[in-house]
Amino acid sequence: MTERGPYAKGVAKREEILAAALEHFARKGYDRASVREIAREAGLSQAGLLHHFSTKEELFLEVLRRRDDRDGDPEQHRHVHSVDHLIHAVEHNVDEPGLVRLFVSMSAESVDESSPTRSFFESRYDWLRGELRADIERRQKGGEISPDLDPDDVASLLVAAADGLQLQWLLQPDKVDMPNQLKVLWDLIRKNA
Amino acid sequence: MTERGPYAKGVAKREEILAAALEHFARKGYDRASVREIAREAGLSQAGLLHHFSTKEELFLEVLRRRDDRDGDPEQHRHVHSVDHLIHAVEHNVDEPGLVRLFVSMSAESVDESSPTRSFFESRYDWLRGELRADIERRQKGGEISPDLDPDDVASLLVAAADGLQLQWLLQPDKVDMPNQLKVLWDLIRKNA
DNA sequence: GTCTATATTTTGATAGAC
DNA sequence: GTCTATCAAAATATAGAC
Repeated sequence: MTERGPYAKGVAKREEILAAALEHFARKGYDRASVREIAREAGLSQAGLLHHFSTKEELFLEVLRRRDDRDGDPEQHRHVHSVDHLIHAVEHNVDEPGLVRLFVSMSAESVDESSPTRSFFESRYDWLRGELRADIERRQKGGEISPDLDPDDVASLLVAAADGLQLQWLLQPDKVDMPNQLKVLWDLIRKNA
Repeated sequence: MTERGPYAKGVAKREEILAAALEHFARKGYDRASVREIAREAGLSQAGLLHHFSTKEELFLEVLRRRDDRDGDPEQHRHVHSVDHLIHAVEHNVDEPGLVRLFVSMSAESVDESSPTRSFFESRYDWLRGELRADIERRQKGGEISPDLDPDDVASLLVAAADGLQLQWLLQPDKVDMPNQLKVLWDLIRKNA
């Protein structure tokens, strides 16, 4: 139940570092964020931080994994997803602009082929689209959604809308209502003959 | 008709620099792209480049303006836009992954409040949503689209979908058909009772 | 585990010759 | 208009003491 004595301190510090890193990466993006600054905010030196995470990239990837875990199972991040979960996540995101910024910045940077996060996002989108497609197919069998719609198209569209709304919302929070507009899309999908 | 003699060379070099800069900013993002590299690819020294564009930011903003001009009027970029234009632009983007990457990277970086491009993208989204909303309203009066839909919501959704699809397409070109999926959304909007 | 000190690299920008 | 040379300021990462 309790962590073994000698490691308790190290684990706590790790968490402190990750919290500071999340905030910094979210606010500045990967490049502009500096390990020094993160260390300072976590209350230790740069070298001290690099004892826990030996490179900036390693730290960054750990932060990314944590962000993902927020929405679900911390173990495998393979919990069942659905449109309801997506909408719920977007509603939750309104209260976490830092996380949204992290996600938007990092997904954009991942399009570079040499990006350390490219494969992370590729598999994330595979997983997300797959889960949504399964949910759509389920609802098509139940008669909630027209069988004329391609489940893959719908899944991509839902993910795209969520992503795109995040971007507009970050730039102009007053002009975009993310959850509401995603629901408008969802209504269009369900009401379609 | 022809440029004045003494300036012809300078203008040509400027274009060469801008072309190299576009590619670099698109591939690496603003931070990772270095003026040195861009200069080298344009066939001159860093100092030589900075004679034409005295700061990195100035160079960058000029590249951004050019990208925008591709889709329309090079003068004011205030040509009338519409859903048809949006779909057409997306179809065109399939052949220009470099431009798409530039746009995705830069719009994401612009969410940082200190970003030199923040205001650029804010006004760009204002303009784009405004044009689309006007188009939607026009079509609602013509009976093509249900009057029950909020034109602002629809405009935001269309822009969001286009942006989000770009991201997925850059990561996995084989798994996403941008123009087709945008048309699916457009059909949903029009067919909705 | 954490520190100080430092090596190394890279960056944006400037000065001044040609 | 373009160059070489250089500055000053970051950054990541490492070495070694404690």
